[in-house]
Amino acid sequence: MLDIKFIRENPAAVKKALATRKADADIDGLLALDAARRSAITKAEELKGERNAASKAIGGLMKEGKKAEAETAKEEVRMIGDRITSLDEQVREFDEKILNTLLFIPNLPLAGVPVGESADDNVVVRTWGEVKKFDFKVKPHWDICEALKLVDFERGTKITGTGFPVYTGQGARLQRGLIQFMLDLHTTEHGYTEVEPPFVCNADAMTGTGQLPKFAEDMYYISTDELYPVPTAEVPVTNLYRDEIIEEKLPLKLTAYTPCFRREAGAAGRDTRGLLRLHQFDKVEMVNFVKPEDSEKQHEILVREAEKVLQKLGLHYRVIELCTADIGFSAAKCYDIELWAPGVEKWLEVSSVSNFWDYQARRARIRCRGEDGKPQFLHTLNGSGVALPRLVVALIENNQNADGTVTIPEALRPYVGGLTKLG
RNA sequence: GGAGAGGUGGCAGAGUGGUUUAAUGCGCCGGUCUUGAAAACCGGAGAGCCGCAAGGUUCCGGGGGUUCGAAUCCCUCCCUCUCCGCCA
Repeated sequence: MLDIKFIRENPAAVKKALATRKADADIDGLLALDAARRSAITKAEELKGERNAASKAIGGLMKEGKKAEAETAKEEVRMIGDRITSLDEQVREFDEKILNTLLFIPNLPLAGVPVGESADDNVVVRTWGEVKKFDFKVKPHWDICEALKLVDFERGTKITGTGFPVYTGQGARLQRGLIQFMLDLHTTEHGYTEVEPPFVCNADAMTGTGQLPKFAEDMYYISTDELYPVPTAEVPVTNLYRDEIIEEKLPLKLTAYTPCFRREAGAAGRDTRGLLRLHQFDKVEMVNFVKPEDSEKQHEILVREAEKVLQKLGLHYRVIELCTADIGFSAAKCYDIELWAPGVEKWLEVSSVSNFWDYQARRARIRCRGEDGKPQFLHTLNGSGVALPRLVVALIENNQNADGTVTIPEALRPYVGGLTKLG
């Protein structure tokens, strides 16, 4: 959520920044509501002051036994009370309208984020490793998964539907090993504290990080209990500190594994084959709570922490900086990390590393203390570290051998019981 | 799921209609004293909103109601604890 005070003081800059990310918002209407709200508050508070004084006086009259005078005063104060009720109601309505507008306005891109019209204008920041050469015809991962019985796509549709793969045998072992490998890396080398959060969240949590209200159709929803299966660990982990002033030392770095549930509304029919786009997938996420002045520096560190996973696995990747048109709703700046998958011949996004500035913190009311000891909204960052299915795709496709087996990277072997090859 | 108890400041814990502008204790910060520390003593200290400011206003789990006035009375929802039942 943007700061209404900032919008009030910089309306032109806000409009301009929103335009670069193709967002339309009625800023003038919002500011009119804001002015009306403040005017109503001022009047209401003035009257409340009068009422408080008068009520105190009535108390005095009652004690002195001046009943008649007290009754007269009561009648007068009752009328003040009616006006207050009416003004409070107005304030409540203005508050609601303003909040409902603000909740639908995306974050502003940071200065320096490339201005663009579409994903085509994203910028490659750096590349690590190189495209692997094969002296045989490479297969797409779905063929390998089927041949080695790593995933049972057919039976998955029987018990749930498409997009809910069933990992079997070495495939299941690989999932489990990768999760543990990544959590261990972040906790032992990057200073993270591991968290295992609930896999369903309430609407307040979903609103705090920005999934609701705008993206409700992308979420699964359990109506009987009013809970949402998490689309990312970002939601439960960030909301751990909702409505708090964090007194502990920052940055506070948390990592969590969760399955992620996404309806992928609007993406129906795209990437239906294999493991490229799923309704349920596993992911290890990193969440940072940082002091406002540190967020840009920490953002750079966070990307490197995600990259480390891929480096250890020896996978060729590139880091992309998203342009203003492609950046996520709540983000002020975002890097994507993409792995090269030779079987499907595509760059696959396995991590999205975002700086949310104070946007989520304001929505979720997460604060820290400034130099002066005063509470202030902190900054939140998060990044996938990393998402499993596409990592598995790249790993399998890159490490496939002519004989149909798949070599397991050295670093991962301890996590899959010493297995050196799939198949 | 059933029965009961309870939700007050960082924590503990008073307060059942009007100097509560929320007592008191612990913890915390500053000071005096001390070679230094502890103890003792003195002082300070919550959050939001409106306002250039002075200042005002709201907040005792959430929401609603009664009243001139609500932490306090009423309704409702949520949560926690204890016991019972069921269960991985």
